[in-house]
Amino acid sequence: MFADVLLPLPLVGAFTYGIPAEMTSSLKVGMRVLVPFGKKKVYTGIVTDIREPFDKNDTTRQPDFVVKELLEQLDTSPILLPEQYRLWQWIAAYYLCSEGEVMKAALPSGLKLESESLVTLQEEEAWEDAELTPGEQNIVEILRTCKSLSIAKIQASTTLKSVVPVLKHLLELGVVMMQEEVRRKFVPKTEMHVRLTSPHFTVAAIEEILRQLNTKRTQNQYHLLETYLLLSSATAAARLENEHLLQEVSKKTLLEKTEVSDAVLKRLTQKGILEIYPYEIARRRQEDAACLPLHSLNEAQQTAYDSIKQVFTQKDICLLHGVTSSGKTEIYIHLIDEMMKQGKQVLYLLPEIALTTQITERLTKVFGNKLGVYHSKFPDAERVEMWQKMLSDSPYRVVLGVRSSIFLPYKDLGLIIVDEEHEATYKQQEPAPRYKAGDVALILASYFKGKVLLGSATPSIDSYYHAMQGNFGLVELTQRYQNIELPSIEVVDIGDLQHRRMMRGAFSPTLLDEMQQALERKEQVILFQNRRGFAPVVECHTCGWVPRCKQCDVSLTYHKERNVLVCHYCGYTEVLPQKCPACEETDLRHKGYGTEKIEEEVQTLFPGVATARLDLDTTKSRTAYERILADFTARKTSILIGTQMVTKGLDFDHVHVVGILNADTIMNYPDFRSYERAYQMMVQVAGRAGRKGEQGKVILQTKMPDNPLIDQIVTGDYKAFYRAQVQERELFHYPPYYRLVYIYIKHKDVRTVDLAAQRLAQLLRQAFGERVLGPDIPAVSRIQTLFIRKMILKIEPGASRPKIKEWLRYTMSLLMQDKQFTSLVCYYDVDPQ
DNA sequence: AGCACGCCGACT
DNA sequence: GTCGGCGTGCTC
Repeated sequence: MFADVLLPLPLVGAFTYGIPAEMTSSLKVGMRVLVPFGKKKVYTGIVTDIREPFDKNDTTRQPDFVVKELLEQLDTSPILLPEQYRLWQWIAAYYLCSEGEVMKAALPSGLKLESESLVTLQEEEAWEDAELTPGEQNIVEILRTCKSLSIAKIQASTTLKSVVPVLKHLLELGVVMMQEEVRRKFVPKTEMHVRLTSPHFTVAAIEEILRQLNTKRTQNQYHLLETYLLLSSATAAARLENEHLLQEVSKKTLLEKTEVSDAVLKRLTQKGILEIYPYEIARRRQEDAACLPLHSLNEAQQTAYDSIKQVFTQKDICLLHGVTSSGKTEIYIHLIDEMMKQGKQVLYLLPEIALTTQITERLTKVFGNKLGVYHSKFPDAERVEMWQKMLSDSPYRVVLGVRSSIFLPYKDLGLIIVDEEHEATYKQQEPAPRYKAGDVALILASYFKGKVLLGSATPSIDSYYHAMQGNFGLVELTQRYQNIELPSIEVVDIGDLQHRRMMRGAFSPTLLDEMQQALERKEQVILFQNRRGFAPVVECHTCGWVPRCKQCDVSLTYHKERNVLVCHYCGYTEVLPQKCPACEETDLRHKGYGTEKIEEEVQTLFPGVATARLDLDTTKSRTAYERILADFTARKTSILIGTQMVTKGLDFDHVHVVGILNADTIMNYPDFRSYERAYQMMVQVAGRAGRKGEQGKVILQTKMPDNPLIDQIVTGDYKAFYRAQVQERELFHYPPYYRLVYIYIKHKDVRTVDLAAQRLAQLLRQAFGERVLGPDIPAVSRIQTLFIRKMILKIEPGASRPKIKEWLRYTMSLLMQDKQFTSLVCYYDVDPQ
């Protein structure tokens, strides 16, 4: 028999290996195996099929390669369930990547063993007369201190440029030996536990032992055994002949309870009554705390809850549109509880940054040890344990997790909640698979005939569109929890103020005034500055005009090297005009203000006031993020300056003023989704202002006060915003009407990429005609030494996906036939964010 | 992805 | 004349 093995590599298809005799009966599909690959590598693969070699009667179908044998079977039961593998296949097909890449993303690295070359010194006698160069001597010295070292470690401890050729020579001389070794990264944490040498001791036998121990000399032993029996309920188990009644007893607790030295326990083990054994424990201990009862829902929440359940009788997917602070989480908790009563599992997805201790604690209180939390910042060993727990007989019933938790081995998923459904972080950008967790969730749920609930205060245009089309059910929750008023939003025209020279840096007098007042009242302030406006935008300093693409209606991006304006969608290019076409002034400037600069200005404007910055730079670690928030909550800091991070579902009690420093940088992001993102961000950040019994204040600074989007934000009119957006999307053929695939090509030579891009665009147009846009230079036009070009494929509704995939593959192969393009790298981004 | 093989320029 | 650069192709 032969096994098809999937490897965590960006290669299409599985590899076939022979199954050694000792594995034939035990090896199953879904188990991990160790396989030799290439000349020296050893990888962890997953068995996807066990089958007859090839058609014996058909000589044309014999393998044209030498089949190697599996090295080792790593599991005794499958770690990949059929539904999970089916999902991998779907992702690979839909997002145009290899199944191996999906495997790489799905499995925690502790489950993916990889070999490493270890260098060991040979016996000295074998090479004493070899003449060594100083560099070689150096390596020998290093190896004398440690028996064996990886190549990487040797490289790190020398000053040599490349250690590999030196090692190669040493190998030839017989000085060193090299071998491939597989590290077992994951070592389960254990604790010493105590048990009877045989669980089948009869009650009578136990009583007999106790009687013998009941002497003055052995009273400590008697006491210890008695305590053990009590803790483990061993006598009860023996009486009922039921091993499952046995409770685990740790050595530590037993000795603590008994208050005797471990010599006593040792004596009992020597007598062959008790034994000590290592017991695997989960690193993250779940509180066994009694689960608290659910909070009852208020009227609005109850209505929403009932509506969702009503929707689920007819539809599998429901969108919950609930304003900020409307208490969506409690509704989720009630739905989860309901599902659990039906014996089904629930996955609760949250975007990375929103998965805070606040929400974890709330859910732990209700679901106790039935809840598992899966976060990418957890140590890998914990993620491996989580995986194994999900495979066990008692898997977590509720998983609270980030994007990648869709890959866990669920057995019966009844409901997936995608909270903050509109969040861009649900989409994986780099590396492949570039999947969108929300969309994958819909597929995953369908395998279990489960339901999906999408929740957001600012739903994505795509989801709302599906709700409008009737594909999803829609439930709206318009009332804020505890009737907290929505903040009042004041729009400040900073273009006009700049004209009149009334701005102080990035601050309008209105904002400064509100900040001053808030600080005097000992309240806190949040300042929002989206630093993501990385791509330089050109703007007329006089009238605020920003160049936009006539075709795509996105702002054009300035490329310094060529002094041109480029549309990142269709590739439209124009020379930077000398004067503003709107007002004829010549003061065209590049715009860019980061959080760092804002903080600096705040410190000069408000000397002595404690500030904190919350952005990607200041929150490299999970603890840093939580510390900054904790300090702000404890009011150690008064002004919090941040990027979109401050918009994520956090409620502070003392924030009265929120300042949006420049709405335009958000709105002018060169992307068809810029207005959607701007609306979401600003509505979310505005929601941070205000508290019980008091209306918050938001100062929104912009140069486009008349832009309809501003009005939609001020009035919170989601429907108006939605109507305007879909109209535009339909007109310009963007999602949700058309689906997009970005095609990227990379090469180290600029001329070659440009030529290849031209050629590819031409070939694509032969197949797809007007659906192809580009080629175009992406915002990040170069990664390390590789130049990148981008093309867009717009796919109309109803087009056959497999057919398009086929065509793409064919077109690529056609291009690759040209010798000069052989080292061209191509990758796809399906449904880009 | 990694790794080996193989073909052309800067050194002994 | 050799060492070493990285371009090309393969991995069951």
